[in-house]
Amino acid sequence: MHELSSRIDLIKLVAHPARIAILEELIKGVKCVSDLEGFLDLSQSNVSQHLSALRHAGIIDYFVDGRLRCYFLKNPLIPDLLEILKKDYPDELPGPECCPVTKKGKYHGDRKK
Amino acid sequence: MHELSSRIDLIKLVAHPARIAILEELIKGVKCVSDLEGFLDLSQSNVSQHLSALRHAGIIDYFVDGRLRCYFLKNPLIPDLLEILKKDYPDELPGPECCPVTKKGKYHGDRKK
DNA sequence: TGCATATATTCAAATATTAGAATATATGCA
DNA sequence: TGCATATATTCTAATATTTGAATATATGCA
Repeated sequence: MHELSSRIDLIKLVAHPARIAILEELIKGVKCVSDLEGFLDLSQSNVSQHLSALRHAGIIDYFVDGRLRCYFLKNPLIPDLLEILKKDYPDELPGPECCPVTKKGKYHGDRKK
Repeated sequence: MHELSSRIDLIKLVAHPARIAILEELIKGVKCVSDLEGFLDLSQSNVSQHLSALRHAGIIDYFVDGRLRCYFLKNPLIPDLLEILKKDYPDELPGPECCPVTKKGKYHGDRKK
């Protein structure tokens, strides 16, 4: 599954604190690079590298305004991903009926071999 | 933000084709290791390593049934993540008003410095 | 034109991830 | 008890990621 593996790559690329922070800013609206440098606590070069990686993956894009590069969010999957990072979840899913607590029980899956 | 960074780590760990494939199976129900070996096309040792990583991250757990280890999904964030991997999205988000096409325009963000 | 600002790229070192091979452990059954 | 099955762990080599430092490029303005 072609599409799936490219989404996995996308998520892998994004799963980095600095990149998430960048995207959290961009989801609020357009930001230029030096603004992002301020929000994050990263070197100019490093911010630029992260932006470059995100851009090559088609996650963000920019327009030019004079000397500024104004970045904005492009990939529609990102807001959903950021949502998941913030959303409230219960501690754990309900276990299978057999016996999640004792960890002893009968396997009832579809055995293949 | 303590919680956020641990979720980023979680997503990073999961962003791997074999691990996604494992989780796609487990979301359907309990599976033992040799079943997973069959579904995926991976060596026993490698499947076990992925399971171990997922388990240490609290994403899955298992119960024992004789010689079988029966794994199941534990972390409630995972179904949402798998959903995002399959969901249909438009090509791109609507660009900022100024001029996504020409990539020329006025920056209207909140300049910080 | 030349300089300052804004941003990108290249390079290299440090570190992390991944996979296979070999080996270890645990369980049920003869 | 001993063997076969099911699974885990350890070690290692290959590869990928991340970062800082240095340098390059592009634009507006004096």
